[in-house]
Amino acid sequence: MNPYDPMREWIIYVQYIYITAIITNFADSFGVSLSRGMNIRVRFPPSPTGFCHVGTARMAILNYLFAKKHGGIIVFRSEDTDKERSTKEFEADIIDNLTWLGISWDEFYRQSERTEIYRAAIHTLIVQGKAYVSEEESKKEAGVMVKIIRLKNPGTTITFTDAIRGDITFDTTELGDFAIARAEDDPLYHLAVVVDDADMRITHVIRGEDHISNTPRQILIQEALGLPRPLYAHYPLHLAADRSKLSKRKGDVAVRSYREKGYLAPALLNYLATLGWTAPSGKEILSLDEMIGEFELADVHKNGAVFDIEKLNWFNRHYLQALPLRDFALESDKILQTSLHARGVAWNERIATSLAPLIRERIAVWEELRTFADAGEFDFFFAEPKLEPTYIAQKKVSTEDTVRHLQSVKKLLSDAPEGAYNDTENIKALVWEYASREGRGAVLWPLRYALTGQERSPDPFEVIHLIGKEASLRRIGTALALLSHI
RNA sequence: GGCCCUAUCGUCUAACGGUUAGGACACAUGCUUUUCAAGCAUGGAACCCGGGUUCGAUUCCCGGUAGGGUCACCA
Repeated sequence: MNPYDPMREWIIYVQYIYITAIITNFADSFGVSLSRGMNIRVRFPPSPTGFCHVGTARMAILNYLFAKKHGGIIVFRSEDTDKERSTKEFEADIIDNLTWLGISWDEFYRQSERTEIYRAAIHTLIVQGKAYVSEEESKKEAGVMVKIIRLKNPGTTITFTDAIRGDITFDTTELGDFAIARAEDDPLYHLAVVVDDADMRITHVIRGEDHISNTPRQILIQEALGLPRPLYAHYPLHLAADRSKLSKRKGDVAVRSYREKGYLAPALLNYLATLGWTAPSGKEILSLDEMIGEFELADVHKNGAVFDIEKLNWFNRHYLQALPLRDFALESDKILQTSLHARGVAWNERIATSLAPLIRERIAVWEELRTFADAGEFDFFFAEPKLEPTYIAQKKVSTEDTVRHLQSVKKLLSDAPEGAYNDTENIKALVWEYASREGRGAVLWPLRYALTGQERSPDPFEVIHLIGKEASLRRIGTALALLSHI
């Protein structure tokens, strides 16, 4: 008997492969059918007590990506049970700004319109002896007695699984009999959340880690009511530059203020999404569809990230560059016109529109264009610049040489036919040989300064191309006249 | 302070026991058609500390430290 039978080994190997394939297949189909039958439902539960915060936007984005990835339903739930602080204006701001970002939802509710559901739940708890009405002194007004409804806390140890962090365990005895309502028809946050999540058949609760310690309280209420437990996922909060909580004092927190400064919605969306999540592909610039395709809760980070405005600016520059030039020009014209008008500089539609490509490579955010324009940095395209005679010559170049260069360039330019001014490259060709021979800096600096009156500007050929032959020759002439007085 | 979470360049991160620790932003230098911007190239820059486990730890475990969260009649 041969102890080593190749045929037998081969059969064993084939059987092994076959069985592995069956198991893998089974697991796969099981997994797929599970997620199909799951019918995922998530929620956006902002409290309308302030303007749409970037944190609210992040919450919505993460929930949105997860839901869309799995073909789920999104519920917008306005958590306005705090009657004193909630307003319709804030609610409208949140809806408006999320929509602006490109986020949408399938169902909409307001907790203030659902008191009957909470009343029933609270009533049940009291009747079953799981909650009780407690008469105690008001914490808001000393000496005033109020009634408050508290949950009878069984004091169990609760462990829940977090999709981002794994198992988290709490001893709930220290929570005591916490308050769940001010009255049967006046629920407090935890009660309303638990009742709504169950009623709206929420399957996944994706929220900031500031809610981790709220979770055991909510599970306690769920258990008292006999409601199912959704799956939890707590993502990290983002921080200010000094790693403290991002607040109004540490920078802008309202989505609307980024919008007003001229950040583009896809840029803010992209930045906010990737601030707490990395796409498996490693891509940083992602469209909404690409993000949906790549999103997995497992890839959401565990540690808090600093909100970096520089990185946001980088994203925004990218999206600004990607804008169709026509759309860009429309907006830049608007900003330019407002600025010029405010300072009484004559408007020229043709110049403004051709200026758009030059502006586009100089700004990351619209706000920068406003700043530049208001500082008069683009005025020379529309009006004669004011020249400071001592700035005309390049450093270490004599006035005589500068005059000579400007006269030579002026002649080269005036000898050229109008047609040569149609293209920046042609204009460059007119003076390039001369400038190279005589020293580019010595020739081109005075030319550029004569045309712009600015120490910083686009190159002289671009400027000549825009303002045209006549204006260019006139400005060079002005500079020469000024130099003759030195 | 109790409880909970977290810990890689200045910042955002990759790594899933063995890598010259990778990328992006920012920064520095150089190049390109003077200036500025953009672009391109190059460069400096990190595993919080101490114990284990292991042939071997940035990676796993424990402790410390630090940061964050939360301890409402707000959400």
